[in-house]
Amino acid sequence: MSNADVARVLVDLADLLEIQGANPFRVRAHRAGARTVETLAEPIALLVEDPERSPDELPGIGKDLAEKITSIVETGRLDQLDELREQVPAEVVAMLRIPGLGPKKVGVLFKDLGIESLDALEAAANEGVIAERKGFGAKTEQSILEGIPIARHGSTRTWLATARVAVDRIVEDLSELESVTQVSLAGSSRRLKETVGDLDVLATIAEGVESSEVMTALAEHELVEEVLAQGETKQRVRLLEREGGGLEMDLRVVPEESYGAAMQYFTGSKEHNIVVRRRAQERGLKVNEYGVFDENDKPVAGRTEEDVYDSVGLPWIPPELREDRGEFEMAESGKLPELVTLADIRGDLHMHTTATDGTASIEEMIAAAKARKRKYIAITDHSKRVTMAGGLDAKRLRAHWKQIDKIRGSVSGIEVLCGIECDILEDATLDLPDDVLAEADWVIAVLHYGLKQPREQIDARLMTAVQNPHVDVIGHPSGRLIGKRPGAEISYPGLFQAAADHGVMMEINAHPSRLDLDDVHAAAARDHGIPIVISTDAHSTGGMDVMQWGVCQARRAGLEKKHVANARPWSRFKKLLRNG
DNA sequence: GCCGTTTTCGGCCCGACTGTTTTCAGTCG
Repeated sequence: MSNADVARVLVDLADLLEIQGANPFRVRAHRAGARTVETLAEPIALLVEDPERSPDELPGIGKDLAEKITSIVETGRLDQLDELREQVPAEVVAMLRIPGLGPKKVGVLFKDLGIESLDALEAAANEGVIAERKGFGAKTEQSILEGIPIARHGSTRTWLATARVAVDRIVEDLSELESVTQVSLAGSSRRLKETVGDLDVLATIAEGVESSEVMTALAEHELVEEVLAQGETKQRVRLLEREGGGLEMDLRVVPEESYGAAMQYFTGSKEHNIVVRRRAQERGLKVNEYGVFDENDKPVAGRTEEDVYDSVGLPWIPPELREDRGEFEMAESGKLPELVTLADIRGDLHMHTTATDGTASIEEMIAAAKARKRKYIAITDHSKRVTMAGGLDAKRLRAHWKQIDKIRGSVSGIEVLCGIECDILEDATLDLPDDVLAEADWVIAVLHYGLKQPREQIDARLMTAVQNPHVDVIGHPSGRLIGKRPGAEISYPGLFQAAADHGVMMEINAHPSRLDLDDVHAAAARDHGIPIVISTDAHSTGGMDVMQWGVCQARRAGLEKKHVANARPWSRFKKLLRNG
């Protein structure tokens, strides 16, 4: 059971308890516990297996949840969940995904109307049975019919990179309106989360302007499909259908004097804001999206985010860190990091050419890297195991390196490394012999196949790579594809300790579909003293532009320039090379 | 269900919008 699996069980349990009308705080406790497990840097299974430790040492997890987690890890299931599932069919839980339906209404549909499936729900709505029910009506019935497909297909989260292309354009266009004085991105896309569920944009308007003016402009924007809701201060729209499904966006129009409070409030995360508001309470203050208020409801802050944080005794906290994962402790002790930026990046150490599955030649990739101001790169085509991509065997690889060597002799202003992305095979051997790897300037070891192997075998494979004297870095360590497949199960603490001992680095693969290491594990690797390499894995010249998303992930991990190996100048970076 | 140098009981963040209502519950973020 991976951490995500365990968290899933707790979330499922919370959903079922909620439909059954359980104490909301009890439901919340289960969700909080799930989140703690999901964002834990080590496998929860390791913690459970350790006789010296127990899950109740984790924040928000007490005796009860610790027992549940232990049962889930040891048996793969939970009696209480199985019992509840007997009582509440899975499709009833799926009804929660219908916009406008929450646990209360679903509870009524299920318990009072006896609706147990989405088909039955659709039939009841078509017959007008639901609208007759107290608390429901014609509009609710209609929105149920419209929402059933969403419940059937599940909710989709959109890659940050995809979402930002759309929302950045909307923000730019709205900011050009004369009626508007400020427009900013808030929400999870401001926090640079790897995926976003929806978008939040804030605007302030000039004096004498009605909020409906900017809302009308948004409604008419070419990327907007329809307006879902609109009030005096808030408008919700759906953007045009694209790959990955429609994306919804909230626009909130706020007064100038509340701008900072609103930015703070709508940037989130929810967990972060709960702590901020609790700190306010402790100081006899109240924080909402309009400002910070004292006991007499007199405003004491709100124009800027800095003011809001200052009122609760904190310095401004970068949005990327606002997850209630230690940022408050760092802020209080004056240890907030100065986060790495895209401008800090000097090298790109993972890319492909036409030698395997890339679309550009060595020369083209070098030129593209120079155009992006890279001072050093590594050409790292696939090893032979990746047959689909035309992976290289020893002979072809040596010929490829010879060619790279020749080309790099004729270019200036950039260092080019002869590299390889070498597969770690299912049997825990490497795809190329040591004598070949010894000739490389740069070796990335990766898992591509057999990602579903048991954790012990995955660990053994990674350990082989880490202990090999020629391996420089572990590339996309988990092998996950966001929204498509979970990564391999890894004993991260053991992996990081071994990597630190052997001088092996860890990659944050910058491709929007990977971002692997994720934020939590990148931070854990940093804590082990491991230099992090942010790489694009470019398969084309344009593929080098994904570097920014890798930097986003690094920022969420709290990484500073000094933690990122390829933010070093070449003279210092080359000292990290194993074969150097 | 969790948590506590103010507490082991009694709290647990806050407000907008919608729909179905004549003052509010549910949902959402």
